[in-house]
Amino acid sequence: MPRCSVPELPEVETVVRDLRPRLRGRRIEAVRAGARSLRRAWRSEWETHLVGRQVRAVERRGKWIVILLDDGQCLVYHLGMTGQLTVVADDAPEADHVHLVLDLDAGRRLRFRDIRRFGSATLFDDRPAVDAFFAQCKLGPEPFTLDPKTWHRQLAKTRRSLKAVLLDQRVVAGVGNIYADESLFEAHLPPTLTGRATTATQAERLRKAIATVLTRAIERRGSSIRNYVGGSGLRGGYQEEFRVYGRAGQPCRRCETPIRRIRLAGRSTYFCPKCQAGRGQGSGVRGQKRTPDP
DNA sequence: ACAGGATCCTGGGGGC
DNA sequence: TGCCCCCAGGATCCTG
Repeated sequence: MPRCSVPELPEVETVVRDLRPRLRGRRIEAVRAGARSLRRAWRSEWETHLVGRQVRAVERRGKWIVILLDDGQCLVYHLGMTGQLTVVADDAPEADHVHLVLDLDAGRRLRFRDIRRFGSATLFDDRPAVDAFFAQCKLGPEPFTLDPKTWHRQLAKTRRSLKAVLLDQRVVAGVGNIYADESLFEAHLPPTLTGRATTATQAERLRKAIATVLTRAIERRGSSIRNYVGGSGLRGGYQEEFRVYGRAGQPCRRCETPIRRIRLAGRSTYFCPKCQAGRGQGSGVRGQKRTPDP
């Protein structure tokens, strides 16, 4: 079993849904930033910009969390790999690895904790500045509104593996290592299949599979293995339903063939060599059937 | 241009 | 018991 789970779209969506009722209307009374650097540097002047502001809305874009304030400023978080963004009571016990605390009215605190500091918190002047930032990152469309034609075109022009494409936030925003593998299983496609070798039918199957898997995971409040907790501190339950992720050597839930683990696009990649053997041209796992697992 | 690899970071786990 | 090394993978930077 993998040791840590990472916030991908379903986990971030769960955090946002938890935070929304707890933050909306709350006023920021004080701000305290930790001394240790995050991925994007926190500027001390932002602390004075935040004091006195009221939270108007909490939104998600890909794996980013956007907190809109009453004067138009936007506080944008990324949870990186171990980030936790929770509302706690102001008498809650101190925690380690806390990098930013907003003291709120009504005896609450918004606490950003991140063990490995791959996450970030950034203040933007207004919504257009956030959109400009996302545009600069070339952040791709949300998976639920992924246009089929655009998606097919993106796949057709790349020699990269489907796994690598799914991890590329410029193509589709929000998918990470876990849900990339789960989506490929759902679509019955080999992770090694290249974009340009993917047929239109397969591409469409994958597009739908991504939405199916992410929706299912959101319903389960995401996956918790170790680090991840929702905005209320509750764990998710989707890890119980992983078809392939973290299941190397265990029988496929569909065909009982042992799940395989390979290294692809620099990441651990799990798949069923039988269910995801690929159909028609361009299978990236040719030869697998001739050399079945012992 | 494009694809893959190294890098940042910390804690947990296995091997010895 | 403790030390060392490996592993996890978000985005970003570098290299071939």
